[in-house]
Amino acid sequence: MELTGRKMKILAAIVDAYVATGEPVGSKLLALDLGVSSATIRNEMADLVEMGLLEQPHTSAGRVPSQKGYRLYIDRIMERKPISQAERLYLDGLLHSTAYDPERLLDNASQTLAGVTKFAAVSTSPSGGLADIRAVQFVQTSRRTAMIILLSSAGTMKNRVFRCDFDLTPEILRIFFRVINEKTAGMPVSGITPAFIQSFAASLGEMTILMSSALMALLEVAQDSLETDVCLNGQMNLLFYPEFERGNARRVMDFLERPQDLARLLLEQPGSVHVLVGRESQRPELSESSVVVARYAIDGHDAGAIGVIGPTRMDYAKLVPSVEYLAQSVGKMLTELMKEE
Amino acid sequence: MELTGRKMKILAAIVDAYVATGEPVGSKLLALDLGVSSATIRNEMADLVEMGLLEQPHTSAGRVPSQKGYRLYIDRIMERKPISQAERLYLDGLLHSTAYDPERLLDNASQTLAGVTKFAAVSTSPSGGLADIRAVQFVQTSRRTAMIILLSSAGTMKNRVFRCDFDLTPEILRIFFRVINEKTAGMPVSGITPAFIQSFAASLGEMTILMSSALMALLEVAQDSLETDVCLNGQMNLLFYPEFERGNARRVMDFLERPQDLARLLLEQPGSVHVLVGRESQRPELSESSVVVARYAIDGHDAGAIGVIGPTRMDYAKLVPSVEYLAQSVGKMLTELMKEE
DNA sequence: TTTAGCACTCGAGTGTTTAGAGTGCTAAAC
DNA sequence: GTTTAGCACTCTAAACACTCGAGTGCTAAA
Repeated sequence: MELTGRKMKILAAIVDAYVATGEPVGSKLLALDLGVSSATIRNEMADLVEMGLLEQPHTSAGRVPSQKGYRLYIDRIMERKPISQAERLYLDGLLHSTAYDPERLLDNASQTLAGVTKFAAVSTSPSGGLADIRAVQFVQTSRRTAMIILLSSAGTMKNRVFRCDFDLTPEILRIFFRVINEKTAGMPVSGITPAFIQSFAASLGEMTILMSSALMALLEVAQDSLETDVCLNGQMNLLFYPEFERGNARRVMDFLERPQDLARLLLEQPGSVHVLVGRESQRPELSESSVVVARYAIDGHDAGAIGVIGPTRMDYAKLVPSVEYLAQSVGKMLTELMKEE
Repeated sequence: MELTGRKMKILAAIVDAYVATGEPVGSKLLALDLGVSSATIRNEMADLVEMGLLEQPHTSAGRVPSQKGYRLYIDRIMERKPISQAERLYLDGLLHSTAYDPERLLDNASQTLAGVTKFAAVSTSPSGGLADIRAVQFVQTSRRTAMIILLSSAGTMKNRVFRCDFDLTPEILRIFFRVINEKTAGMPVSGITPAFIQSFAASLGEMTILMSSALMALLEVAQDSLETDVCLNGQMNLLFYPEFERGNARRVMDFLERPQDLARLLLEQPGSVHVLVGRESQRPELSESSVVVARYAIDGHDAGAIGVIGPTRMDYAKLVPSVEYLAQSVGKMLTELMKEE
C-alpha cells in the first residue's frame, strides 16, 4: 500500500495530538483539522493500521502511533522545531557556571537537560580510552594524606586521597611529582596497569617503600579515568508520566541505575543525533521508552554523548534540536578548555 | 485506661506481624502466639484502638499500628536487635575503601545504608559552620586554569577550577599559595565573605589583577565548604513498597530532591539516634514516612548525621542499631582522619 | 476475667447493565 | 474512483447488585 501525502498528514496529526494529550486520537478530531469527513479519515486510519504505523488499544478506541509509526514520523515527516534565541541563552547561561571543570560541566548539562525536558537525562564523560596522561599532581591534605590528581588529554580530571605511613613534606611530594611525571607524562592512561605499577615500583630501588601508596593511588586514579562516568539526573521526572504509573517505572529505573549499561547505550549510537524508539534500543527494560542521544566532540574528535530518556510519547520535533544544541554547547566548551592545553 | 503488660505484648505482636507482612493483623493470628482466645484479644484490641495506639482500616479488617502506636513501641516496647559481628565486618569493609576522603566516605555511607536497609538513605557532610581554614592549595590543571582546594578543620575538602587571563607558572601558583595562606590560614571559613575578599583584594596593590580570579575561586570554594552537602541514595528502593505504589511516592520524592530541607531535617534531630514516625517530622510530604537518624561526631564534637527514610512500616528494632552503628563507624573514621591534623 | 457463639459489617471479587465513544461497512453522492 | 452520510456494531468505563469470607463486637455462660 502506498503512503500518500494525506496519510502522512494524518499520521503527523495523530502523533502531534497524541503527544500533546496522551489520549488515543479519534477520527472526528482530525476531520476538523484536515477538512475532510471523519469517515474518510477512518478509511485512511484503517490503512495506516494495516501498514503497522498506527495501533488501536481496543476496537472502539481512537488510534495511537505504533513504534514504527513514530519511526516514520521522525525520519520523514516531522519538522524540527528549532530552539529559540532565548532558549539558547538560557541554556548557555546555566552551563556557563561550570565551564572550567569537565566533570561538573557534564553533570550540569544533564541536570539542565532534565530540567528543561522534564525527562530523565544522561551524560557521559569524555571517553578516556585513548587519552594520554597530561600530568599527575600531588597536594598535601593532612599530615599523612595527600591527593593525587590525574589530568588526561581527554580533559578528564580525577583525584583520590591516599595515606602514607610517614609524615609528608613538600619535598616528598615534589619527589612524587617528579618521579611519576618523568615516567608517565605522555603515556596512554590505559598503560597504567597493575603490571606497569609493579615494574615501576621495582625500578625505584630504595624509594619503593616511600612511593608505594602513591603508586597504588596512581593505579586507582588511572582506572577511574578510563571508566566512562555517567551522570544521571531527573529520574524522578518519569514518575509523572501516566506511562510509568504502575510498576512500569521500576523496570526503567532498574536500567537507569546501571551506569555501565547506560554508558554503552549512549555511546553505541551513531551520528550526531540519534533517536531510539522503544524496542529499537534492544533493551527490554526500555521497550516502552524512547531515547534521544546527541554526541559531543572535543576539538573535532568524538568524545561523549548526552541524551534524554522518557516514554515513547515525547515531542521528538522539539527534543531533537534541544539535545543536539546542548551537546554542541558542551563540546564547544570542552574544546575551548582543551585548546589552552 | 491502663496499658497493661498484655496490651503491650499485643501491640508488640501487631507491630511485628504488620511490619513483616504489610497486612492488617487479625485477632486469630495473635491468639495462637499469646495462648489466649481470639475473643480476649479482640477485647484488648478494642481498648488499644480507643487509646489511639491501633487503627482499623475498616470495620471488618484487622488492626494496624497507628503512628502513636509505633511511637510507644519504639519508646517502651521494642528490643533493639543488635547487629551481628558479621554485619559489622561487612559494613566496615564497604566503608573502608573510601576511608581517606570525607566526601566520598559519606556518599559511600549513605549508599551502603541504602543497600542494606532497602530504604532511601541520606548523609550530611561534616558541618562547616564553625570550621577554620586549615590550608588552601593550588594545582595547575592546564595552561591557564588551576584548581583551588580548601581544606577545613571540619575535614571537608572542596575544590574548584578557575581560569586566569594569563599563563600560569609554578611561580605564580606559589605566590597564590603564599599570599592566600598567610592571610587566611586559621581563620573561620565563614569569614570569607564578599566583603572580606574585596578588602583582601584592595590590600594587594599591584597584585590585585593577578590574583582576582583566584580570589573569586576562594570565595566560591569557601561558600561551598559552608554548605552542608547532602548525599541521597536508594530513592528508587521506595518504589518497591506498596505504601508508595500510587502517586504517594511523588510527594516523598519531591521532598528528597530538596537537599536543604533534607539537611535541616537530619540536623535538627537531637540525641545520638532519633526516630521520627510519620507526622512527627512536621513535614507534610513525610506524613506517611518514617525517618531514622543518627548523628556522628568527629573527635567528640557533633558533626553531621546519617539516616534512612521509608514507609512508617519499617523494622525499627533492626534499623535503629544499624543506623547508629554506621554513624559511629563514620565518626570514628573521620576522627581518625582528623587526628593526623 | 475469659471464652464460645453468633449476628453483623465491610471490602474484594464477580457478574450485569448502561452510556458513550469510536469504529467498519454500505450505499448514495460527487 | 473517491468521498461522505448513515447506521449497526464493538468495546470500555462506570454504576450497581450480589456473594463470600475475614474479622469484628456483643452477650451470656464458664
